Amino acid sequence: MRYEAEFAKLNEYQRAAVEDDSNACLVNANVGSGKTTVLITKVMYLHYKKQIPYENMVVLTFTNKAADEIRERLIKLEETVTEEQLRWFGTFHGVCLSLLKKVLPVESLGYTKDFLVMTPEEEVLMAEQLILEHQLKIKYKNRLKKRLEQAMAIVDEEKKISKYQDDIFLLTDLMRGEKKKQNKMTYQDLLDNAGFLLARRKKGESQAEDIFSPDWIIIDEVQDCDGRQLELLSYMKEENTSLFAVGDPNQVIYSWRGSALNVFYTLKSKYQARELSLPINYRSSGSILEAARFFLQNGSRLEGVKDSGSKIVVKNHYNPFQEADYLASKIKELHEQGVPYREIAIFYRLQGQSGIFEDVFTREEIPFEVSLKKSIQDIPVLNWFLRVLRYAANREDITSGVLALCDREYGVMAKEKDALRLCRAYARKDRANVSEKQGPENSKQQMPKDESENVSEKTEQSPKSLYLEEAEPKLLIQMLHFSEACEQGLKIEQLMEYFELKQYLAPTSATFSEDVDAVERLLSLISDYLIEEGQPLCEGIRLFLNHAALYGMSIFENKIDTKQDSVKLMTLHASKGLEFSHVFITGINYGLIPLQSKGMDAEEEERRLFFVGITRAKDYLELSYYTSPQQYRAMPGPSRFLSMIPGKLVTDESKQSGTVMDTSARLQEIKRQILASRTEMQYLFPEEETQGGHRKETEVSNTKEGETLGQVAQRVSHAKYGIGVIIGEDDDNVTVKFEDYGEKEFLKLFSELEYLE
DNA sequence: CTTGGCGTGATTTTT
DNA sequence: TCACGCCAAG
Repeated sequence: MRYEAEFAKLNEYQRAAVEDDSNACLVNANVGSGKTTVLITKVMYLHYKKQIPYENMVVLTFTNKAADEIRERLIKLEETVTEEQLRWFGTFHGVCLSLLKKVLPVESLGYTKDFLVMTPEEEVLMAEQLILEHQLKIKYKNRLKKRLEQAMAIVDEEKKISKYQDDIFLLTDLMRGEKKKQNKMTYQDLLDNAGFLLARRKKGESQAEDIFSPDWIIIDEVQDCDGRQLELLSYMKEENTSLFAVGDPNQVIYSWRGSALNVFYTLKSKYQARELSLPINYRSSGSILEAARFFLQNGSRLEGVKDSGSKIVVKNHYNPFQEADYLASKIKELHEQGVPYREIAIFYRLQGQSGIFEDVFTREEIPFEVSLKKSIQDIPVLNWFLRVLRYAANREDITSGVLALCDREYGVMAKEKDALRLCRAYARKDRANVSEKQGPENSKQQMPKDESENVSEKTEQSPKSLYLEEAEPKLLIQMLHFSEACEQGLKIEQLMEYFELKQYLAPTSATFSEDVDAVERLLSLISDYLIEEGQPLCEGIRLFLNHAALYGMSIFENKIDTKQDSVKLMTLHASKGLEFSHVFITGINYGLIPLQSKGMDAEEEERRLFFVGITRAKDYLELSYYTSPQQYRAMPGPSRFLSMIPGKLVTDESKQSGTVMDTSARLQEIKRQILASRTEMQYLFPEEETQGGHRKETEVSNTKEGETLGQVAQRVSHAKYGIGVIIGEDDDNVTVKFEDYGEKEFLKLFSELEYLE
């Protein structure tokens, strides 16, 4: 039997977790301890041994990647398992979406079953339109996203007082109404609304009981749960629902995004959960694990099974460019020794640090992939075309309608205000038609009173004139008539012609063929989706849009593919959950790793982040710091994190990598290369453009043999004050005595001091 | 409609 | 520190 075979592969700790039958169980799963395997075997245990149907299990993850992995592995183990049986397996958001679509009475909140999921960008755009329409006074519009997020979180009427004395809370109220009117939910709304309706059901205020009553709730990466998710959990879990949650408190690196601080403690006390742990790490070599132990927080156990392996290598590089150059040859060397590119990864603290590696690797012809957040939004045609589709599929979606019409490049109307009025008029007309059919009683009476309707009614001069279709843009008519056209049998293949897209894509523009190609690829993606789901066009597009909002569209978004044989470049954050045989962590300077942080909490998180980074390595780990970190707000020399690793685990190659003369000669060579390619110059030595390129030269010749950091008074250079010497230093400040200017105190965080060796 | 004096935040990012 | 937005003064 499948389950027995899987179970036999486990160690004693994993077995204990799988066969634990307590009502609530928390598994403290250390890095690389086979967390996902335990989770999947647990599901199989419940299914085969406890005869619990998959349909009665809710399995919650944070990322689609994790959810896919779980589903795929289950289906692979037993082919008869269907996606339908696994309907409650998914991300928190995905499961909430399914609940709202299939089980919960969204109508009671003022939504219909075909509601759509809004992307965060759409949310901001909707807010901007409301500001325009209602002439709201909102300060710091450039930070609107953040401000909205904060203001939306406040529900207490008394606390709704704007810090900047503007209309932000008027806006949040309008947003709430507008989202219902447009039949759209944000990511947050998915959780909130599902939670609200589950809570109401739990209190017995509503029916529809039997369809959703899970026997088990299983949570992956539980340490990343935020308050809302814990709340949702409490509404899902009934007396006889069991809870099994797996996570690692040492890998909390997203608390700045709101994950609840001590989820383990909270859950343990709330549900009297039994606590188990998985201490055995199968991934990393002995010395890597030994180093990692110094970054554990709460005395958790971490045991390895591999040999101690090679020592951790610490390197010092003069600057990022020199490092990129070194890494290129190091990677070539490894590759010649038979290490596949895909087993090599370079981690850094900030996104901006990847550029230099990209350039050098491109020139050295080393295949690589960078993990960057690229979305469909970065392709302007598709951004526009998706708005067209959104409005066509949902005429209430005025936000998308207006943006489709007023797009700078592909739109047909100039004034957002006019388009807004036009779309509103049609939405109102639609609603009037609906209530005529259903009788006025039935129309959305329960909706919270929103003033938007009244306001626009007043400003409306002659609404009747707006119904004259001939006077209106063709694109608008095409979008408005889309659902009728679908009913009359419009096919996806005809969409290009239906919308006369080639006309809007401006045949004269330079990007024309590229644009047409992108749209065609999107349409074929939708077409595949429609076939797979067996859905008709209009309904299918709605499903596709929701799917795309939650899953993204991988073919347009350059996500890292671990199967591709290429070197992976990513931030430490992005490295979570991955593993490589060779890992290089770069820029371990004070101010960068750990990043200059405010409080103790942030500092702890930086430590966990570094822990996550080093524990990605299976066999070989190399850590490096810069002498001249230049562009990043960082100090020269190694950070505290490096000295936390005991010397016996480390081969310190920082002093061995050539003599000072070698370095100097090397820099001359590098400099020649730089002068040969202007692009590099721009970000590596931006100041050289104005200063004639002599400064670097002086700096290099200033390097004296045998002089190490800290022993001799540190000389520094400042763009404004010239050359000086550090005369005082504490945790936050540096005092510098300049030759010409005198004494000046700087904040370490911000001073753009150039440290001379 | 420009100018300067303040205040504020700066990084990591899934859904 | 530096960039940027806000706002009041000109």
